[in-house]
Amino acid sequence: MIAHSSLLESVSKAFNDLFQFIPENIPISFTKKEFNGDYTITLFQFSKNIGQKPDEIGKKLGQYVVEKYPHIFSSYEVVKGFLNLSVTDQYLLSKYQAVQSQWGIVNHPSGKEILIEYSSPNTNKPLHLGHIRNNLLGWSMAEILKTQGHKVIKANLINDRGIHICKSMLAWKKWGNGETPENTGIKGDHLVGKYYVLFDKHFKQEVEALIQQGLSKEEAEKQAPILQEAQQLLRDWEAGKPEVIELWKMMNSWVYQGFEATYKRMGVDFDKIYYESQTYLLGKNIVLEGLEKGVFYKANDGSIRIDLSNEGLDEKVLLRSDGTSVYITQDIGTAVQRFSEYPNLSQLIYVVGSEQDYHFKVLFKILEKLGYPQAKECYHLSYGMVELPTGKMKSREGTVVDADNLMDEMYQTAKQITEELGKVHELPEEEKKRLYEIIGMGALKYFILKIDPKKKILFNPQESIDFEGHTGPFIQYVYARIQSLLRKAEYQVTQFGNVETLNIAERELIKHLLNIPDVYKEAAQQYNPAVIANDVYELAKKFNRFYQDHPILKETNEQHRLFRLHLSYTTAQMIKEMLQKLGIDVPDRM
RNA sequence: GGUCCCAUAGUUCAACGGAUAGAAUAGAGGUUUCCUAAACCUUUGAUCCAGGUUCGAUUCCUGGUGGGACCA
Repeated sequence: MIAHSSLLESVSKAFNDLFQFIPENIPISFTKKEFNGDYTITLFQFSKNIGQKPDEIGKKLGQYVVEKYPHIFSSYEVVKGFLNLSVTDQYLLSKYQAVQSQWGIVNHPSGKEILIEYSSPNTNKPLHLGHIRNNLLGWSMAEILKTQGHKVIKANLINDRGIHICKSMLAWKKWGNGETPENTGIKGDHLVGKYYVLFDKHFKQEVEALIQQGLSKEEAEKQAPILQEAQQLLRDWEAGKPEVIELWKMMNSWVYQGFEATYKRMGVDFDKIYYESQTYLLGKNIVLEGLEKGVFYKANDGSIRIDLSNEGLDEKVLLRSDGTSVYITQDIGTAVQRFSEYPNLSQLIYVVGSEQDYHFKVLFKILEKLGYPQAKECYHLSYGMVELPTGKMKSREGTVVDADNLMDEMYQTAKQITEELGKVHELPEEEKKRLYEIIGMGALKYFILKIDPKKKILFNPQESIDFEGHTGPFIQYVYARIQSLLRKAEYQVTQFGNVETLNIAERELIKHLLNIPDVYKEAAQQYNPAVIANDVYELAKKFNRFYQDHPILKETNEQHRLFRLHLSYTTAQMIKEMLQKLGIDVPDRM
């Protein structure tokens, strides 16, 4: 879809004048390269309304707009139900100049306020590749929504309490020998994760021993003493036992230090951090209120439930018979809390894996039944799992791709490739490090974000992430190359060459640039950063073709030289801006 | 038992119901006395199966097959 208003307006007017008919939306797209033209309108759907054959409609429309708007349209061609319109160089040039100030970003507020929750880690182990996907998607989506003028609140709900952290705590108490991040030099989240793994090792041994004694696997897993100890620790935590709370606070603080470093390196941030230890009791009252209102009911066993079988869902327990919460209880609670915390909030977005699809369907339905109008706007940004060739990643089995390690590897690969190419020898050491980081992270982030969120990602650690072709570094390279041009030309942005005509490569570039506002819009509407990732790649490719065939610095016509520099500059700016929406930085040289 | 998601070149990804299904990578071949060759150009190669809806289906519907997830 192309939103050049003057194009659509004139075509729409032509429809009205010729057929006394104004289409609700005109299906317009770029003309395929096999045909003559710039923009194509598909005519079939109008045939019925107008009562003429598509080709006749096309001919009349084409003739009309070319005659009436000669400054916009230079010619037309009708091919089997498609109207291909060619626009004038003058039109493209004037549009190109007109949008200089704001390429695609909506500057006026939309009035919409959105809270997007992502990351939401457990505090018992370090982040892995799956978390990277979550964080990048969440952060990127927030930036994309901002382009549409929405106010966005980035939120992180840290899962800081529960049996998982108690397991790490217990193992540390038993076998920790007072280890700390300081005295071991181990990053805090990794240290806590180490004890989580240790717990599991002992747990498995105990289970094995119990099975030898004749217990079933299920029974053995329930009765393993170490697990019962961990459960006792959780009860002590809930009772507020001071030494348990103290240990809990200490180990969580280690994890937070570790997370902070990882977040920083990934380039993600948050406006608001929630802790589950402060929210896990929320929701009970709301469920009880819902019971009074008759939205929920009490089952024979005393549990409180909702029956969603009319909605194609099942019965769902909201409060157990002993009055304790389940997962969804606190999700109801936190959602309601946010509605009152942000009275203007129109939408909640949850970035959570697709295994929770059902959970969120139920949650949103419950919120709706409780009468919260925001419920209809709630969205679960569901994404597929990151899998290894061997299958699912399992932290307890050590088959996870650790986030910190992976980022280190990306850095090393970037360093190696850059050194082999040997273009930046004379850069100071600090600059080189920064460059490797930009390239390595660019490759990683692009690799993840170019894929449709709902699809699962297969990550093969044996085949490293590419740096050539459809990759982040490819796009970064185009940016760096343009910066080199601009440096050599000592180019000032205020310089704009006056040209009358454009060649094909220039036209392609300008057409692409003019379409970027729609790309942002589409990415926002579809909740899909991959839309931007794929489009910025196309833009980079188009620049490369232009660059390959047409001299820029060496162009002898001064006005044309300046124009090409300006076009290069604009392309670089747009690459930078679009990559920024994906959290990818650009280097001035590489 | 029920629900949801996915299936496209050897591989990794694209394609508002639109024209001859695009890229990348891998394979074959070519481009550098010339603005950065992480580039550019040429070339081989794909819609899981069977029906249906219609001017037109990778896309929508029905039923299979295969993979994944969830609910009870």
